[in-house]
Amino acid sequence: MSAAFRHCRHRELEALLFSAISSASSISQLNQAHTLLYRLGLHQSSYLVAKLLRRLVDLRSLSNSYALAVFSQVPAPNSFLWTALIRTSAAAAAFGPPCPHPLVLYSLMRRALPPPPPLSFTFSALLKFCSTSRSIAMGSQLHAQTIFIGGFNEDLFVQNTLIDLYVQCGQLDLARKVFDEMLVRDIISWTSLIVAYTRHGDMGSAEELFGESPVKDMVAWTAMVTGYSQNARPSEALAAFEQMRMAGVAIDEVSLVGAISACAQLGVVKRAEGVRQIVQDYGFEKNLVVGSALVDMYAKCGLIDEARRIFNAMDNRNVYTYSTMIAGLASHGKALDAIKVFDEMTMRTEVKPNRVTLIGVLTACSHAGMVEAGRRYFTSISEVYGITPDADHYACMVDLLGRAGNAEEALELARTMPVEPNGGVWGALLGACRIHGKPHIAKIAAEKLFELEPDAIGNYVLLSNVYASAGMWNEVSNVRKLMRGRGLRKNPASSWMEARDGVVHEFFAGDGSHPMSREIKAALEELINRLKCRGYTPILSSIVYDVSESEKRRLLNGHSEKLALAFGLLTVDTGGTIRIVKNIRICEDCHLVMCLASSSENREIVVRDNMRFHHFKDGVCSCGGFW
DNA sequence: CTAGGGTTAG
Repeated sequence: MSAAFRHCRHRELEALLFSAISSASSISQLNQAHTLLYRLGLHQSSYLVAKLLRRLVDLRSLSNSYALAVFSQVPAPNSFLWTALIRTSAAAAAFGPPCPHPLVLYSLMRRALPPPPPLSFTFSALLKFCSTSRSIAMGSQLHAQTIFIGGFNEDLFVQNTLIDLYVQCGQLDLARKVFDEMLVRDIISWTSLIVAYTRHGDMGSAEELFGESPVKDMVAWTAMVTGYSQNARPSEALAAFEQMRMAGVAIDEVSLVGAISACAQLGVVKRAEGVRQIVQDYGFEKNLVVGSALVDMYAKCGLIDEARRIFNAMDNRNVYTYSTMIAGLASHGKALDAIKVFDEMTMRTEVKPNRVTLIGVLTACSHAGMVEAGRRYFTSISEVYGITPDADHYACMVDLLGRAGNAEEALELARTMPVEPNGGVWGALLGACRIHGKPHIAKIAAEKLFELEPDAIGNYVLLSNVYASAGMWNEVSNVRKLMRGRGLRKNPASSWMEARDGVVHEFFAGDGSHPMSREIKAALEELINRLKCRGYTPILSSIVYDVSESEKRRLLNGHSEKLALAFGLLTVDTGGTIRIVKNIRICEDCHLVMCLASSSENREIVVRDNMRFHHFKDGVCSCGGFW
């Protein structure tokens, strides 16, 4: 009787401690639970100690010595506990060489325990270790072993982990082979492979698999939304998100993040507001990742003040949140605000800046022409924050110096920097030459770029623009020949904006296919005439073809952002801001027209080009000439 | 136990 009672009490205690361990949210709480375990004499229970170890992994507080100490107090660890120990060791591999090695533990386990066949999740843990440590050799050996273990070819855990192993090691064809040979597949098998394809940029294969997959759950749908978004196909991401909702699939924070990021890429406000509404309906705006994504979305939609409000309202902010806010402010030319946020982060919070944060700070300085501040922050990267500046940081410095008119020093930096310059460095230099017209330096930068990025069309265009601005038409035609010889064609420049009903209208240069094309052209012509009365002279050097002046004028007035502007003047409510997004950099003439139009038409105009934002108001642009 | 997340550059 009393034994039965004690047994019952024991089971209750065990359950109690189990939940105490599960709910421990910090390593110190876990320690308390462990002390309790010890006092109650339950520290010898494989069941509880295994749970303790698993929780250790969940909390990412991976101390192998602690794990071993806990483990060694159990006199007769069962296979579950052994597996938990192996998992702890395998998880530690994400942060450094695990000690003891999971495979060593595995062989110890095989020696310590009587020889029933290994558990599938023990084997999965080993495979997972190979996957996180990208050990393809070890992994394929284990794979070979699984073939000889009865039942493993039908075991979903083992097979799915094998797919993951090959995916992580970049062996997509091997992952596919495992998938194709599986006797039973579940949604995880399908989704693993779909995600692998999206991460390799192969949306075609992802779509195909997704179509064939018999079950599509929230995670699978999310994988597609995120896949489109990350492969720069934001419209399709939003379409998939819409379909997902139509299919009645539940939505969570993760699915929304893909849609939010798609809105950020499109940069259109009404679409963004729609997704924001969904976020609020579900009550997800306090989520750290959702909040950070929203900050980015509003910044990229031109509503930097709204981005700031969301940022301010967040309870938790991490390095992503801060980096996003800083980069957003930088792209709007609000360098002082960006620096304030950075200072607040470094001086008042525990959040440590990373390389991306500092790129944001440097671009803030660059877009505001703050050369000396930029130099100080550059020095602080290594001296204060302990980060070794990489090529991207140097690219920011080259940009900062070059943009501010010091192309010679920028070239010197590119030549003497201690890390190998990448395309960004030479591209920044070439960009500086575009602004300040230094054909001889442009030539140096472009030659490097043609080696590093032979297919990047923009570099050829930039170089020919520099030559054209300097009237060096021979060189212009040489560059064009080079482009043709390499089979490169300019991808069309376009601008887009949302109409009142939220429909996105896209305009191409000289394009007359828009249904309102005639009205747009007429409105534009009238606008240009009004501006001419106010002293506007077209900047013909913005046209990089060697054609007659009248042809240059015609081409200038066909620029897609001017068409979008005229469309905006026709359709956006009086007093409403005209918001235009552009896929390449705005040209000097269009920039001037926007400036003048903002005052003559009494309109705020916001243009996002591929570099940054321009807020035109009362005849001036927020970029202050730095673009 | 195994699948989906946010930041950067010319």
